[in-house]
Amino acid sequence: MIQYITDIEQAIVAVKELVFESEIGLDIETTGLDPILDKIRLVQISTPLNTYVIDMYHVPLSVLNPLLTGGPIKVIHNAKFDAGFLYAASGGVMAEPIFDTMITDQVLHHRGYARSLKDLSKEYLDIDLDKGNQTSDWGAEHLSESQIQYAAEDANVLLPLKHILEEKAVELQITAVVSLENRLVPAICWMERSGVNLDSNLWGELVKSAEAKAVRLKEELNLSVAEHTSSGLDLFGNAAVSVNWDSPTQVKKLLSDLGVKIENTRHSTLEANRGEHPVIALLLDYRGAAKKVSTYGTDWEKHVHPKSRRIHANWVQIGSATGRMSCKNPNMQNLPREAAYRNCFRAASGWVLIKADYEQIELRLAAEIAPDVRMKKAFYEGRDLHSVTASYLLGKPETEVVTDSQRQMAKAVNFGLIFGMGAKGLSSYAQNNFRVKMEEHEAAKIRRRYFEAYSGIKNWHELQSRKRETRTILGRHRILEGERDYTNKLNSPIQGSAADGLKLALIKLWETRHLVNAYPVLTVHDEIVIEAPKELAEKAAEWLKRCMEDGMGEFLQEVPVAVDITSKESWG
DNA sequence: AGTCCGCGCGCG
DNA sequence: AAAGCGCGCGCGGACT
Repeated sequence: MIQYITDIEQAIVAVKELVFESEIGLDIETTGLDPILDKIRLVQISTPLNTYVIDMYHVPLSVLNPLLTGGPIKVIHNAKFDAGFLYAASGGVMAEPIFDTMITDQVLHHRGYARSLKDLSKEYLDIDLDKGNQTSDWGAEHLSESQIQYAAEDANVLLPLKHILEEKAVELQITAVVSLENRLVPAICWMERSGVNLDSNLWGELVKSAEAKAVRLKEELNLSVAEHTSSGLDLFGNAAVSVNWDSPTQVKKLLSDLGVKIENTRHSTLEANRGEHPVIALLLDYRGAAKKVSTYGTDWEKHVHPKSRRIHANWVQIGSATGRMSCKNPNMQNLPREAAYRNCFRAASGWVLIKADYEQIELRLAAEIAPDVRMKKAFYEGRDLHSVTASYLLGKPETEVVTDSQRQMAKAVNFGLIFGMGAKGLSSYAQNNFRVKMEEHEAAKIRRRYFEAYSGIKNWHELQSRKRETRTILGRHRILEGERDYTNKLNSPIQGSAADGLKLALIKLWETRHLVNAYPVLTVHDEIVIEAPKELAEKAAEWLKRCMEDGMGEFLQEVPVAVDITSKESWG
């Protein structure tokens, strides 16, 4: 039975009954997608027998408080949206606990994308939801019969869906991951609502200098080409070159005309041919500046919210097939590492940003998961794994000091070989990422020595290659059946376990937030940044460190978790 | 005008 | 025997 509630007395009666339910379906309709600017029009709540459609233009949100925090489990599809709206509109009341049908389905099918409520209803319940009213005018004074009907139908499928998803989770032995992801939703709402402050003046300076640099380098490129071709200079003394330097197709063609035939124009290829023509070095410089201008240019600032004046990025809780999060509009996870860029992200005045990251977390996880006794030993003795690896590869005693370049070489080896890189790949990887020259036969030799030193890793590779499904330590799965998926079979459980640990850290922050007046503002795979009042900086740093150690610590038992932490007014 | 894809590159 | 992995975004170019 559908009950359309348009006054406060009816709402209070409904809430009094609903608090005794163990779980309720919950959905909202809003006038738009922005929780800061837009309004909640309807809150639909379903039980096995009834559906309440509450008109929030006539009922104050606080009436629902007894239902939101504590009380029944809120079953929601894409709960970040609904809980985020309720959180913003109520000034800090979080819907909790949550069972998110979208996130749960994603854990089950383990791909990096989410599915709609319509798709789930069709597949699991054989119900065709009519989404015709989804984008109708929810701000209208009088809602139509079909709008109310639509709103109710959406809420009605949630409880049946939950039960089916839960059964499947048990069958797949994946309930721990489902529980982790559902507990995480409030923390993500919290972080997204917090946002982060951008110093637009500093950013503007960076944009200006990148733009000037790009213009200058483009001129130099054109001049350089003019010198080396018959095109020469035009009547005005300008280079008569009409190549678009942002077009790989045109650049490749031009270089070919200049006698440099290359497969592609990516950085490593150009770098390898740097000596072939003076234009190549200029092009590499231009590419650097052009990237700054295009991806980190003036458009980027448009993400500052007009009302909060902060950046509220869109955090995608399961953003990859391994279980990592992703981030968009804007992507806070691929900002240049240069201090100049990261310093643009500043705490509010009187506050600080505290940045903490896990040290070599994937290697630590690999050591434990494989397991590899020698690698584990290096970690629990607190030694530097890259130096240890260098010693083994060079046949030196562990106590002897290795040079910096030897350590660089070993770093490339550790990162590459653990995840199944071949000799050819290792040699170019070392060159491109660590500026270490390594011939292919040399790489092959290093590879052999590496697996002699770390036989646990070698055995683990063989074990993984025979699997058709990988699991993180918590149990997050990914189906990888092909021979071609070899390297994914190595990477997924490691990358995924690191993601699980970081997610648990975020959960712990949320669930112990009463300890410190602070909140997370961003996270980058092995790093969490929080904002805290300056006078609480030390306390907040300890809190963050503890949550991160405890979170990852549930998965890393035999190898210590190391968290590096710094506190400044900016992120840099 | 809008849509889609490959390339290239920023980050972990 | 051989095989690094995971994202989002801006651009050019081809297509409708």
